[in-house]
Amino acid sequence: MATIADVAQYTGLSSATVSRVINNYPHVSKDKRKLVHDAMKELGYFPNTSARNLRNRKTNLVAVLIPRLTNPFFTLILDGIEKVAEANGFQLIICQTKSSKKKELDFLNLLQTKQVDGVIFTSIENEWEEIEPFTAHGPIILCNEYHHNATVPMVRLDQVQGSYLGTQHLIRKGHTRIAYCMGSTSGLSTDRRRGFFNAIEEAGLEVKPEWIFRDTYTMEDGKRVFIELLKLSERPTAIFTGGDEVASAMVKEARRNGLDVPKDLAILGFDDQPIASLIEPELSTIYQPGDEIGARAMDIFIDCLNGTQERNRATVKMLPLSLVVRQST
Amino acid sequence: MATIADVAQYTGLSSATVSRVINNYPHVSKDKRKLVHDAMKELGYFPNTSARNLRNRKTNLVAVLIPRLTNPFFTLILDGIEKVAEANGFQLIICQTKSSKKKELDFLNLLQTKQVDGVIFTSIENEWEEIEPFTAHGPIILCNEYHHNATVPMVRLDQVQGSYLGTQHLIRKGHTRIAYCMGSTSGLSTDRRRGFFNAIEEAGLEVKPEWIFRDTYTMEDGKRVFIELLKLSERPTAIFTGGDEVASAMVKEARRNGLDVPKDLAILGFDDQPIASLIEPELSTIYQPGDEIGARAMDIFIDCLNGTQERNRATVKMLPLSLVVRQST
DNA sequence: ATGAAAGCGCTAACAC
DNA sequence: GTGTTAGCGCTTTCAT
Repeated sequence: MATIADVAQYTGLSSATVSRVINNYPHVSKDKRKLVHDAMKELGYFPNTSARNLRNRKTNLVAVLIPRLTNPFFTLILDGIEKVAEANGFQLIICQTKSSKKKELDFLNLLQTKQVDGVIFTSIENEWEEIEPFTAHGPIILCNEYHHNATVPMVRLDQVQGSYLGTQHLIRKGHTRIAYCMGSTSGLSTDRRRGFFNAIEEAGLEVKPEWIFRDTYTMEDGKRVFIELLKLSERPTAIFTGGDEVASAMVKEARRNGLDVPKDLAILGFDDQPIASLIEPELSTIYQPGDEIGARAMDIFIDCLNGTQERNRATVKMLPLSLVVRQST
Repeated sequence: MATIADVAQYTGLSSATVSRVINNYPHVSKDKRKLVHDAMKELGYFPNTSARNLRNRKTNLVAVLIPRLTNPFFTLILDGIEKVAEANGFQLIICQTKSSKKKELDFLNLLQTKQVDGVIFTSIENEWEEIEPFTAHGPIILCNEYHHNATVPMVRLDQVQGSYLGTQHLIRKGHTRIAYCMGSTSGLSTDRRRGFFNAIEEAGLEVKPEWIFRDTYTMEDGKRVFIELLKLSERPTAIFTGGDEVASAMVKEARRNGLDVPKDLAILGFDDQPIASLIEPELSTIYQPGDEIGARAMDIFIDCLNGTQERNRATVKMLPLSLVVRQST
């Protein structure tokens, strides 16, 4: 491997001048610049990234925490992040947490060891108190999921509004027994729950404890919940699923069991993934602009790095959610 | 930021000893080891990755080239790669090529500048001649897509067999006018094409040029192809789509146009993505074990790095494909 | 078992 | 406009 010293020697110049050429600094004469470029090509020289990173105290690497790569909503966010990263010379390191608290914390090690310049969370498993200490080592941005007591920039969607809208829609359709699927204990989950109950209470309805399902993320979960639902003596006529994957599997399972969707059971998704408009009946759902929040999160990350934005202060950029009515409700 | 020198000074030991403790070397007395550990905790010390990378000439980073993050089949491969990477202390850098030749080549820069230890391709845009020179800088593994003249390890699926199986199935269902969707010019595409025509010729059938569609990757493409198909005077009764996304969109569009699938048009997918068993009618398709080839590719990558396997010789690990018959054919 | 010191490849402050 | 040189933080001979 040719080094900067080799190029310097080859050209009879100093390594400083070579470095200046590499980094496009001014104050280098045209001819020497060309001389260096030719030598680099001749010697097959490429700057060593590790050496530069060490010297510059910067890696241009961002760790992105994501629960599962196979969840289309999260890859959509990732895609949004990537777009902005790409345009600004950053590379992304994939960190699949598999919804594990421990893995999530382990990945923060990348920040402490300066392997990355910062971290973007798209989901959160640990309480904020666990994560907060790591903010000392670099910017941490929360994108999509959040904690209300977090002390860093957040880009998120108005979950209260989104779930309120969806639930209100079910109520207007005449449903009085509505089931609810909930996820974790993050701010996102509690807000969604609040929106749901806001609509429920506003309508003077009641939700039985057995109509509330937990840990619902995958298609498997959707199937499972439907089966449990079937067993209920006083069966809900509508369900708020919290995700298109769960909803799709549930629609499938309902039809397999001879139920008519939405007549016998109205099913509301969340996300508006491509699948929502592909299945039959098409899924009514809440549209979440995943790529948009991803892109905005990366924007803010960059601002934090170059000091345009404070990185240890809670700021919230909130985007609206919207209801998409199709056929499953 | 505390450095190794700080820890050395704090403990009254040399930086060499501290380094030995960090790297779990033998020949360090129990008490000094503890002394160092305590000091590291006390000072909030973390080893600097850039410095280590520079010194060790290794990054434990792998660049994974993928056309689009939002394509579920490719994220499945990514998931397989990640599983093995994780278990072996490697991190992945996402490289979305967006099917651009230029971007693909640009990402190989990561290899030249030693930002990553090697590269795994899951798709290929450029001819092998363009890529070959980069093999000098580190291991390159082809996973999924391939070139027949490539000179590196490949993990791939038996595309000839897969498309043969699928086409044969359509023929056995009585179809004589079968349309075909093709992708790029890679070995994968040519092999798939060969399998298709093997079955076609074996049955003594003919395929009109206008039944062959190009650049079919997305749901948009599926819709587009269906519309073109409709215009055909002598319309095919079955279509080999080459992808579940294309197939799903086509099924949707066909039904929207009042066609019965499979009676009026049989549609065969490829991949067996989750969506295949969610839509109606359920998609007949070719199952591709994406996570499996991803994992095997990463295995081989690791073997190449530690010299267990030659990295500049064409070797092929080929896994079989299988037909999944559901309702769309 | 421990330490001294060289050096991985690069950048930037300083000198001229 | 160009060169000298001192590190960035770590690992690894080579001593002892």
